[in-house]
Amino acid sequence: MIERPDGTPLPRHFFDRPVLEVAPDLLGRTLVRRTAEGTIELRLTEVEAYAGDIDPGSHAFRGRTARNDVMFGPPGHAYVYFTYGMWHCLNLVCGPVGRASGVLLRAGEILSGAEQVRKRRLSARNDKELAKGPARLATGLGVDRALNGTDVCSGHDAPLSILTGTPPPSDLVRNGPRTGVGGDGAPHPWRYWIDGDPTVSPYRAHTPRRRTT
DNA sequence: CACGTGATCCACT
DNA sequence: GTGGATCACGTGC
Repeated sequence: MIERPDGTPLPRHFFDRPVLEVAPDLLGRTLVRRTAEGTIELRLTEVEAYAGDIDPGSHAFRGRTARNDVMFGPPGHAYVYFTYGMWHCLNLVCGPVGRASGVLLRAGEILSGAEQVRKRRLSARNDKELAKGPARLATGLGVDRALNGTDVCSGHDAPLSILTGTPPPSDLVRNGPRTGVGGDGAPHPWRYWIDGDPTVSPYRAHTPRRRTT
């Protein structure tokens, strides 16, 4: 048998570690999305860690609700949420169970299946923008709440899975403040990216929305 | 390039 | 009723 060039599926124990270990370790890994139209492979270039019940920036900080329920479950599952009235974002739940931590997948490079992704990302001016930002990534891969709770460690035919890929040399891994996170969660430098990669999204500070009254 | 703002739903308070 | 782990587009330098 010929091993796939992108490697083998990451086992569940990969995700059953503290989120600050898992997040940087996801860089360079290959996210696989299988749809009726075919397979998309994406090399992760930017992620953010959310440390659950101890992290004011996390959806799980104020306790378990219907929306964040998946974060309180076992690691290696997808947490997909809907925000700003039109976008979805994709996270991977990390351990330990009950901590409700997760990694937001913020950006990546499309390795295969770009034709399928371009159809969903008509506003992208070039292929570097196809998954440059968390909502763009989810949109391009056709990820919505139907995939919330999906096991990403369940094998070759799953709608979502992660392969070992090729992690970058450690000196290219950078970290800094999380994008769009304000309040007490803002200071944490828990955004990780591959230095110099053109698919990494630009940093934006948190901007409180003006009232519409 | 930096900045400001409208779009458009839904979970939570 | 409020505001968000965002994006796209317009304006102005």
